Amino acid sequence: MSAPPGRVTIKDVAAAAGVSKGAVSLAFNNKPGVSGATRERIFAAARQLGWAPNSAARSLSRQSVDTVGLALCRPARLLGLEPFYMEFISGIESVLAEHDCSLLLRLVGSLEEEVQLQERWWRERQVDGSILVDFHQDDPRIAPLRELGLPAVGVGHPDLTGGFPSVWTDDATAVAEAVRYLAALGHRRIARVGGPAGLGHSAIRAQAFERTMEALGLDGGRHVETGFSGEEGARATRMLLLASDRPTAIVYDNDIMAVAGLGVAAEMGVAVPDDLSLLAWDDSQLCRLTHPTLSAMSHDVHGFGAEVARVLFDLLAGQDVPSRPVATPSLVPRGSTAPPRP
Amino acid sequence: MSAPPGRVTIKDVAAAAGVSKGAVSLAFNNKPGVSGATRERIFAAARQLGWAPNSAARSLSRQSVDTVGLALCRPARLLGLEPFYMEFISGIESVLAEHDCSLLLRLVGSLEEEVQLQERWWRERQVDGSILVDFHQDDPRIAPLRELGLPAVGVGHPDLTGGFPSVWTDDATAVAEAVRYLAALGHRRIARVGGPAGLGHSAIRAQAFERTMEALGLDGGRHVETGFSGEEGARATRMLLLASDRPTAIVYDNDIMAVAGLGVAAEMGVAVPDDLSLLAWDDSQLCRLTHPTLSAMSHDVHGFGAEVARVLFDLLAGQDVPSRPVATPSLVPRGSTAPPRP
DNA sequence: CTACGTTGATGAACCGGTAAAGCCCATGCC
DNA sequence: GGCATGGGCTTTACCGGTTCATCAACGTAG
Repeated sequence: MSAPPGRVTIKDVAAAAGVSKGAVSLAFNNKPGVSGATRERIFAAARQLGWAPNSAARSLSRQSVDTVGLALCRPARLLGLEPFYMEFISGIESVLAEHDCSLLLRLVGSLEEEVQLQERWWRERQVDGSILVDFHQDDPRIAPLRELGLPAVGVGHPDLTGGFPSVWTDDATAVAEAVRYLAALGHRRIARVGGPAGLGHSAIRAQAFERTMEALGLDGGRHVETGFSGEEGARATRMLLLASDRPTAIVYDNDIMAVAGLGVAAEMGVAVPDDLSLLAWDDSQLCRLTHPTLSAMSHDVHGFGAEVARVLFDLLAGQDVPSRPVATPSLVPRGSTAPPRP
Repeated sequence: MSAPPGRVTIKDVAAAAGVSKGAVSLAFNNKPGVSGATRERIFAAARQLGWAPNSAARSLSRQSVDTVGLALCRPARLLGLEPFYMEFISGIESVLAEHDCSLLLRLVGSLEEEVQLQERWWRERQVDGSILVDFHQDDPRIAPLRELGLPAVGVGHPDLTGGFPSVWTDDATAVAEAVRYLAALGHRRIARVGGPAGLGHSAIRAQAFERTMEALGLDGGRHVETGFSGEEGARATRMLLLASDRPTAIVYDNDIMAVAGLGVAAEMGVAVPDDLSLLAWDDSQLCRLTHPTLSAMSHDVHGFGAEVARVLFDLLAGQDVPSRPVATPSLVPRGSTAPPRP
C-alpha cells in the first residue's frame, strides 16, 4: 500500500518523513527551523503521498480564508451580454491568483439580497473581504455593511461608495471628451442613452453630459435613462430617432446598447455615420465586429479589475488605503462617427 | 458591552443562552436533542450576538466544504463576449444556492493549468467536486483527474468525457436540423464556421455537418474550423465569401461569430438574407439586436447549467449517476435566413 | 417499587492544520 | 570549564465547530 486513498493528513506525511507535524508545517510554509535535508525529505514524502494542506484546517488556525467575495446584481441575461464583467473578473483573478486567493462569485437579484449574502459570507468567515460594484445613489448596502465591519473596496466614484475605499474611472471627464468630440465634428443635437437612473455612475455621466452640452452652448441634449440591455437600448434609440428633431449623434452607456442602436438605425434606414453618429462605451471586441465599426470610449477593463484586487489586498493587509482613480476612458474613433450631413 | 466585536464564537452564544456548545450546534443544525424553549433561547442569543457558524471550523469537522469548482479555459476576452458562459454559470448557481453551496470560479490559460488547479483544489479540499467543460478529443484532463478521484461531472457528449458522468446537448441532431432547414429553403452550397478543431463538440458538429450534407446529396460543404472569437469568425466569413463558388448559407458555431459574419457581409455588400443566409448557434439576446435579426439554433443555457449542477449534487450524494442529455437545440428562424436568390 | 425507555442536555474527543514555547545539542567566547 | 547563543526539532495548546458516549430526570410499564 502507498496512499491510504482519500484521507492523507499532515500526520501521515510527518510519519513518512520521520519528523513531527510541526516540522512539516514549518517546511510547507517556508519558515526557518528545518534544515535543508529535512525539508527535502518532507517534500519528498508529501509528493509521494500526494498531500496538500487541508484548506479548512489551515483557515481555522490562520484565521483567514484566502477568499474574497463578489456579488453581481444584474439579471444573468444581461450579465452574459456585457463583455465588461468577465473581463473585469479576469482582471481581479489575475491578481488574486498571485496570492493564492480565490474568488467567490454570486449573482444576486437585488441589493437587499446582496446585503444578506455579504453578511452571511462575513459572519461565517467565508471571505476575508469583498468587492462591491454598481453603487447606487445612497446605496442601501453601505450602512449595514459598514456596521458589520466587512473589509471591502468599492468600485465607483468615492462620492458613491460611502467611506469604502474605492477605485474608479473618471466618467465625468470621459463623457465631456465624448461630447466635445461629437461637437467638434459639427453635431448640435446630441443625445445620450444611459443606464438606470438609480445607478451612481449613470447619474455622474448624465450630469457631466448636461454640463458639457451647456458649456458648449448646445440645447439641452435629450437623454434617456434605461436599462443596460440591448432591447432597452433599441427601444430608446427608436424613440430618439422618431422624434421631430432627431439627434445626429447618440452616446451610449455600454457597447451592447450601441450595437442595438446600430441595428435600429439599419432597420429604419438611417445611414450610419452619415445621418447618425453612434458612440459606444466599454469598448469590447464587439465594437469591431459590426459594420460600420463602432467608435467607443475605451478603457482597460482587465487592468481596472486588477487594480481593484490590489487595493483590496492592501486593505486586508491593514494598510490605510486611499481611493484612487484608474485611467480615464479615452476615445477610439471608428466607423460609426463622422460629421453630420449638412 | 454586548458584542465583543469581531470574534464571537459558538462558545459565546452557548454562554449567553446558558447552555453548552453542543446544544447550540444541535439547535443550529435542526437536530433533535434540544427542547423548543432552549432552541428559542439559543437562536435569540445568536441573533443578538450576530453569530453564524464559522465555515472553516464546520468544514473541518464535517469533512465537506459546500463548494464546487469550475475552471474556464478560454482567453478572458473571449469569455466576456460569449453570452453562453454567464448564462450557464447563472444556471449552475441557481441550483447551488438552494443547497447553500458556493461556486469557485477560475479562468485558466490551458488544460494543463486546469489539471494543476483541480488537483490543488481537490487535494486541499477546497471543493467537494468540480464541473468540467470544453472537452477536447482525448482530453488530457481525464486521466489525471480520474486517478485523483475527483468527483466531477463533464459537460459534453459521453464519448468525450471519458467516464465522468456527463450532461450534454445532442449537437449532431441539431446540426442536422440546421442543415436540413437550409437545404429545404433551397440552399445547395452551405458552409460552416466552427470552433477549434480540437474541441470535442466542434468535431461532433463537423462530422454531423458532413454526414447530413452527404445524405442530402449536397457536395462536400466547406467548413472552416477556427477559434470562437468574432475576429476569427469575420476572417473565416471573408474567406468563404471570396471563394469562386461562394456559399449561399453559413452556419456558425456561436452567436458572436455570426454577428461578425453579418458585419463582413455588410462590408462586402452581400445582402443578407437575399444573397446569403446566416445561422447562429447559442441563441442569445445579441441575435435579436442586429439587422437583420439572426436566425439561431437556440437552447435553454440556464437550464443546462442547472441540470449540470443537479447531476453533480447527485454524484456527491453518492448516487450512481447516468449521463443524460438535455433538450436538443432547436431552430429559431429570424431575419437572416431565406431562400437563396435564384 | 423496581426496571426501563425517552427526552434534554453535557463533556470530551475529534477534524487537520498553525504557532509559540520548550528542549537538546553543538558552537563560540571569556 | 562554564555559560550564553542559536539552529533544529518536538510538544502542546489552540482555532471553532460536530459528534458521540454518557448521564440525570422523568415518566411509564410491569
